[in-house]
Amino acid sequence: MPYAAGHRTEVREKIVQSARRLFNRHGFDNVSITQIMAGAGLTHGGFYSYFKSKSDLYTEVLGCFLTDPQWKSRWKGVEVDLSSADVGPQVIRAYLSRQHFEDVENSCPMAALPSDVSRSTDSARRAFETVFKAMVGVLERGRIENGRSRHAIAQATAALCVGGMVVARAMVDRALADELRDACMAVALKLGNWHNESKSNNGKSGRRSRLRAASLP
Amino acid sequence: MPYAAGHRTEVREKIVQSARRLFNRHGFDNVSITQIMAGAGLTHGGFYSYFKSKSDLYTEVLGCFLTDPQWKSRWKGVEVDLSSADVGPQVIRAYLSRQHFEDVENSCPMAALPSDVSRSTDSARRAFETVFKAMVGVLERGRIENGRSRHAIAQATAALCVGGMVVARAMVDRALADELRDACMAVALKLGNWHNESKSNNGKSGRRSRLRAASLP
DNA sequence: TGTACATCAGTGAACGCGCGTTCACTGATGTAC
DNA sequence: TGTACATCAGTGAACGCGCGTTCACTGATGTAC
Repeated sequence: MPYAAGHRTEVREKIVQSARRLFNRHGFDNVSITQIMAGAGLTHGGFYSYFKSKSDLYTEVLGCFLTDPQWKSRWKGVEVDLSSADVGPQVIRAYLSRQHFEDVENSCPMAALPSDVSRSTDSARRAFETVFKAMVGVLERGRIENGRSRHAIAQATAALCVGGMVVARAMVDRALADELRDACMAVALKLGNWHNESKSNNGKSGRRSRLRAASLP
Repeated sequence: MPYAAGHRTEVREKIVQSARRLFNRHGFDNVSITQIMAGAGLTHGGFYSYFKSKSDLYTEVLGCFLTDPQWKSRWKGVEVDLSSADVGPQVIRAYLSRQHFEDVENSCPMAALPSDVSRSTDSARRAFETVFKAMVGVLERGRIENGRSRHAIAQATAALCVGGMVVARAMVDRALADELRDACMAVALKLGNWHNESKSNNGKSGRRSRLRAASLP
């Protein structure tokens, strides 16, 4: 057996990570297999001994956002403790943070690739759906007070986070994008009915708190 | 002067409309100039006498969602009266309606092409931004009660509508997509603090009202 | 009304290019002796 | 420790294809007489 036992797995993972970064940045169609393999330090020829097709790799990349054990420090300076009681607000702040906004390479695929996925294969869309369900699940934790609307509110909160980031990333005006992230963050935090909002202050905290004292229906 | 005066303008408009439908359905990169021209009943060669480049056409397509005088019946069975006092709830219901969900061809570009635009040229992103601002403007109308947070709430509501539709379209599970639209609609309507919610009942109205009686923070 | 004509809207062959995918091969590797 | 070897990870030429763009041309059009 030439080559060590874990060699194949390691190289495969390198390819997936290279693809993840490139897809997030340029979308599915604008990334070539040559680029993906170059990002992993290889040439294009070997690709098909690791994956059945480019589209297969795409599905795997969408899923790996969840399996990666990077939640604690996914975006530099923004930490999320999944076991904490206030995961909800932590996730909202992390998701709509300036760090996530800027770090497109390591972005959540829902924020970076939504319209690509909606035109893609069923398996890619299934992977997207799984990521969304996971996010809703996290936003529901430790919150029972709202009864049957709890789930609906968690879903809407997730959609608000994703939508806010997607729209912000599509804008030219950076200040407007910041304003939008702040507005979404404030509303999302209010929606969840969480109380200790002042705990962690990542990103630009000044503007964000504009809504705190204002009346929300 | 061979060919009637308005000929050129008419043909140009046909190309733009063909492109709009095709871009909405397949994205920017998956649509060829040959396809666009075929959709307008022409062959590819004539394209460059109408537009400087494919990318130029893209920018124009993004903008035409606003200039089209189709607001009243943009999606079949869903009407929006821009001069009405309750434009806000009307727009929310129309945007998150099943009709808009299904009619990808005539979709709002923000719902159909957000990740494509975020990787595109500045002028395309500027056009996207204009559409977003217009939507926020409509959602702000006739609402002064919330003071300085009024604008922020309108922005978040728009992001919620866009995000809900984008995420719903990326899912495989149709029932889950419906559930998400309903959840977003209910929350968006509550956010705006509008009262006469029962006015128009487009789409599946049964589920939507689940949140009505529930407590929202 | 009929014909000759200038205009220019629309055509389609051609360009260079990069794509996804295949495959015969090369050469780096760990093992056996 | 040193060498011969079988394995198979990785290479790169080649394939057919469709792309965006250009351009010399064709032929439909409204006008002038």
